[in-house]
Amino acid sequence: MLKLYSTLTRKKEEFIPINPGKIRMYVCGMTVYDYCHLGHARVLIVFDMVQRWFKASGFAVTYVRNVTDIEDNIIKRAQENGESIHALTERFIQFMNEDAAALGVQAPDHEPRATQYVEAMQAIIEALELKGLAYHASDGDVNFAVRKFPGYGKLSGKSLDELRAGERVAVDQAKQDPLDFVLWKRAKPGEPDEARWPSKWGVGRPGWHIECSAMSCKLLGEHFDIHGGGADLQFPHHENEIAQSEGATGKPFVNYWMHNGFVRVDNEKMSKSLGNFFTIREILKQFDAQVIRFFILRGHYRSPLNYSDAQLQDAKNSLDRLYRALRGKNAKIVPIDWNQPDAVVFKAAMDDDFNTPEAIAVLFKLSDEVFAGSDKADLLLSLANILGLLQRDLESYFRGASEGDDGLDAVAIDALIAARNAARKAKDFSEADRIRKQLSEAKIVLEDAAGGTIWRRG
RNA sequence: GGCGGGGUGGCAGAGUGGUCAUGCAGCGGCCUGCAAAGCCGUCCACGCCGGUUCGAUUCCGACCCCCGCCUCCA
Repeated sequence: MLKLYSTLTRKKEEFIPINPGKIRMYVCGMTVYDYCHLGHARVLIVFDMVQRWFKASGFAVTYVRNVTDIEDNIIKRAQENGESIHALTERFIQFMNEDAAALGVQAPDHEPRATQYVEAMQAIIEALELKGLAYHASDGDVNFAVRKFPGYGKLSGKSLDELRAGERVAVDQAKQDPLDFVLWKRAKPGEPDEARWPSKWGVGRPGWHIECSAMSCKLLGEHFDIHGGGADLQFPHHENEIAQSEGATGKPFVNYWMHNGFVRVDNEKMSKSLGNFFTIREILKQFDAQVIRFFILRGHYRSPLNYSDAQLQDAKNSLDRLYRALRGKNAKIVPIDWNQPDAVVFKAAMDDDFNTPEAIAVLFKLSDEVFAGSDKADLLLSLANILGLLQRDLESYFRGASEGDDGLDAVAIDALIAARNAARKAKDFSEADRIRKQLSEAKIVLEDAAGGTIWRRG
């Protein structure tokens, strides 16, 4: 029995799919005008892990992760760069996909872009208008009337009166209630043609929240199983999605809401606005993508995760052990016997709200046994594979992608190792140690294993 | 101010009413020409104060501290 924590009820619940054996899930993806940072990596990896586990558990999964390719910041950035919105978003979508692929994130079944669903958004807004939940304000925007939707606040646990919006935000006089949010934004002078669409409310563009209601509904239907995203999206974004979708259809929208915790830097949230972010690409210059994936999965998806160089190095040291266990084993990915005792523990951990730290502990137990000579290497690899770990071949993992950076390429290293082994054979240990020291200064670590000397970057 | 989530050994990080997380780092040893890797041992943690209990890190209450959301943000 798989249990997951629902943000809506604030407790772990047994997962019951709407259609037996099938799962439809939607995750709020990126707004594409900059490189992805480690916080984005976390959503990408966490929900990839979730969908992988559902698949491993025998479900047919339809996974949608959207791309927001029209939004205030995008328009602004394109204008600053003097390029088209399309050129900007295309570029960062490609970067995002490269980063995701490096991190072992499987491509979602659908990756809808907001600009391709403007008609569907308009249809929802019309339905809301018809039900009296939306109004065309005096300034030309179409807003959602938050007071008219009885369930508003049920996800975030906030009540409208508690929110006291006027306290922190300048009240927009055209809104009936300060918390009303925009569904359709009137076009403003100076905005490019790319950022406007005709509509019955005049030329304009969709608000951010309506994008996800439209894309999820179009691709997964009006009522689906799981909706995920970062914890910061809980309010107002997801609250507003519920209001829009349930308001328009009159049906329940999503059964389980899942939110992942933040990545922190110096105990503060990593975010674009604080400017304290590290991009995936930056980190990849120093660490293998598998290390990033391991770093994220070694903590529970809802817990905060503190980022630092030392943490990443610690994660690398730890992951190294798992990789080493596979050395010389020729392990293969095999179908898993879920009655096998280690697999039972692994499954119990994953079924308990995706407890990857416990699942990873099973991996370490298996690596102990593999070192001790058991034949569990295949199981180790196969279980790790479910988490998207141990994906690299040993050589590329240990030797790193940065060959040549320190002036030593594989050929030069092999030559030095050969020279050292010749010295060792001649019992000239001071020469052998000199060569090893030279390599170690270039951050190359040697291991004299039974089958010969192997090296790795330290 | 309102709402929500936390405080676990040197670090990271699970979990539990009473035997063990797990990993990294450190230290001692085995192994090794010496290392590395591996192995063995070691480092006996649960913010603070009360309460419930035969027994609490785990349950209850108070307190202190941290973080997030309430404004774009994964």
